[in-house]
Amino acid sequence: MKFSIGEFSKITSMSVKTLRLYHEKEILIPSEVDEFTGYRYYNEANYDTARTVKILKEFDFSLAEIKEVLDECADESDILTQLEEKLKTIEHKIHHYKEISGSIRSIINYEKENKMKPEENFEVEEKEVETVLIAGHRMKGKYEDVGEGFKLIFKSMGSSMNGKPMTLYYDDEYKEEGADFEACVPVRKGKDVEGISVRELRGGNCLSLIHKGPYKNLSESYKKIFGYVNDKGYKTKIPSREIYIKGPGMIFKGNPKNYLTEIQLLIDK
Amino acid sequence: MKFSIGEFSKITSMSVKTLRLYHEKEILIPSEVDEFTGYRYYNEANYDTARTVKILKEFDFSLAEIKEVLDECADESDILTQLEEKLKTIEHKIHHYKEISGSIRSIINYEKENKMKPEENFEVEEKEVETVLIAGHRMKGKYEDVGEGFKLIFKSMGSSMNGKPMTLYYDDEYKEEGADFEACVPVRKGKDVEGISVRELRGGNCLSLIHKGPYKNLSESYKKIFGYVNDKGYKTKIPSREIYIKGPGMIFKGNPKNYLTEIQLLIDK
DNA sequence: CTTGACTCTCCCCCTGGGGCAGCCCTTATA
DNA sequence: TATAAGGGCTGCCCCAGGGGGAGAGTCAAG
Repeated sequence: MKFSIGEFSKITSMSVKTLRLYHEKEILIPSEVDEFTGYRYYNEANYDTARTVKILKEFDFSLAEIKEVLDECADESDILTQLEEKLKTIEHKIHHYKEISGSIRSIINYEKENKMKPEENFEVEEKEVETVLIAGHRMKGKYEDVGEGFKLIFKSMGSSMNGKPMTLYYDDEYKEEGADFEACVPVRKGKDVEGISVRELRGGNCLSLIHKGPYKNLSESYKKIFGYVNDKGYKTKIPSREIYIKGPGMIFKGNPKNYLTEIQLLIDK
Repeated sequence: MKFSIGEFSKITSMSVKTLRLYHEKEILIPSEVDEFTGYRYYNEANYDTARTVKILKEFDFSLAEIKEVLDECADESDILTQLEEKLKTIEHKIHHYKEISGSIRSIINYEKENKMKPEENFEVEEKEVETVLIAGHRMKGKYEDVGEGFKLIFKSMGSSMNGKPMTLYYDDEYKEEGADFEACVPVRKGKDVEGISVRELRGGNCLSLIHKGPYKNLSESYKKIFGYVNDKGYKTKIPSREIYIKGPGMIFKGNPKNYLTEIQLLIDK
C-alpha cells in the first residue's frame, strides 16, 4: 500500500506543503521517492510517524526537537526526559502568562473605576472623607522618588488595589530634600510585608481642591488652598494628602495638561 | 537633549537592531533623522513611547498591534478594549498550555509506573488478583474498535488513571462481529459520566498468562491457557480479561514484537 | 589630521509554514 | 492510443521579530 503525497495529506490532515517541509527536514521521509520524477510515496510506517509528529507538535515540540526525538527514541519510555523538560517549559509559560493576565486585569479594573468619575471641580470644597484601608510605603528623600514607592506597592498589592494612589506628606513645610512622605494605595485586604504597612487611614472633615495640569504647577493650587485655610482660620492635620485621580498611566504617560490631582487637608472644625 | 541610536539603545535597553526595525515599522520614529547621513536621533518623547512599546510587548502585543495602539491611543482609557481582547487571548493560551501540561503529566506518570515492572513470564500461572476501582465503557461490535473506548476513558479520566488499561470480554466464545466487551482502566476515583461506568471490579483466584508479541497472535496464548483450564478441570468466570502491560504508546506505536499482554481468567476453585 | 568608535544600508539566517508560477507526470476517458 | 484534467515537482517571495555581518560613511577626541 502506498500513497501519493495528496492522498497522504488527506489521511494525516497535514498540508502537502507541510509534508514536503518535513521531508526536507528529514522528519518524515517518504518510504519511496521516484528517482526520475521526484514523486513522493508514503506507507503505513510513515503514517505512524506522522501520528507521532502531530502529537509532539501538539505538545509544543519544535521541528528540531521532534527530529531529535524521532532519531533517538523508538518507544515511549525513551522520551521521558524530553517530556519532563517540555513539561517544565510549558509550566514556565503558564506562569508567565498568568503574570501577564494579572497585570492586564489590574490595569483594566483600575481604568474602569476611573471612567466612572468625570468630576471636575477647581474650587476649594469642604467635604467628608471616609476611613479606608491602605497599603503604604514610607520614604525619606525627594518627592520625585515617590514613584519607586508606588512600584513596590503595585507589585505586592496589585490585585487587591481599591482606589487611586495617593501620597501622604508628613512635613510641616515644603522640603526639597529629606522630605518625609508615604506612597499609599487603598486596598481591599492585605498584610504587612517588607517595607509596606497595611492599616486604616482615618477619614473626617477636609478641604479638597482639584488641581488640573502637570505636577510642577501644584504649588499654585497649594497656595490657593492654604489661602482658604488662612481666610477661614482652620487648623489642618498632618499628614496632608495628594490623590492622583488621573496621572501618568501604567502604559501611556498621557498628557500632563490633563492630569488631575486632588489635594486634601484634614481639618479640626 | 538628543541621543544617538547607541545611547538610546542603552537607555531603553533595546538593541540597536530593534530600534532600527521599530523605525522602519513606524512604531518608534526618531525625533530627528539627519537628511544627509541618515543618522537617527532620539529625544525624551521617544523615551516615553519606548516605555509604552516595551510594556505592550511584555503584554504579548505584536508589533502590528502596538503600532495600532500607538496610532489610535494617547491615554490609558483608550486601549481598554484592546487590553480586554488581549486578556482573552492570554487566557486561551493559559488554558491551552494547561491542557498540554495535563496530557504530558499523565503520560509521564503512566510510563514511570510501567518502568518498575520488568516481569516476563510466559507460562500459565495461578495467582490472586485484587479488587480494583475501574472506569469502563461497554461496547458491542468488533474487538478492534476497543481503541475508541479507551480514548473516551482517557479523555474524561486522564488524570486519575491508576493502572494499565484492560478489556473485559463478556462472550462465551470468539465473535468476529457483535462481540460484547468493555474497555476499562483502573482509577483512583471518579464518577459515572456519559457512557462511562465507574465501579469495583472484583478480584479472586485466577489463571494468568503473559503474551508477548502482536495482538494478532493472541489466539496462540488463548489456546495455551484454555488447554491448561481443560487439563485441570477448572471452571472459568465471565468476563475474561486482557491487560495491556505494554502496547502501542500514546506517542509511539512501538514495536509489536515487544508488546506484553496478560490474559486473566478468574476461576472457581 | 588621524584614528577608533559609531552608524548607515543591504543581505542572509532562524521557525513553520502559505501562496504562486511554470513545468512535468499520472490516470481516466474517448 | 491520444488527450485533457488534475496532481506533483522545484523554486521563489512572504509573514514576525529580530540576530549577524559586510562594506562604506561619520563623528569626536587627541
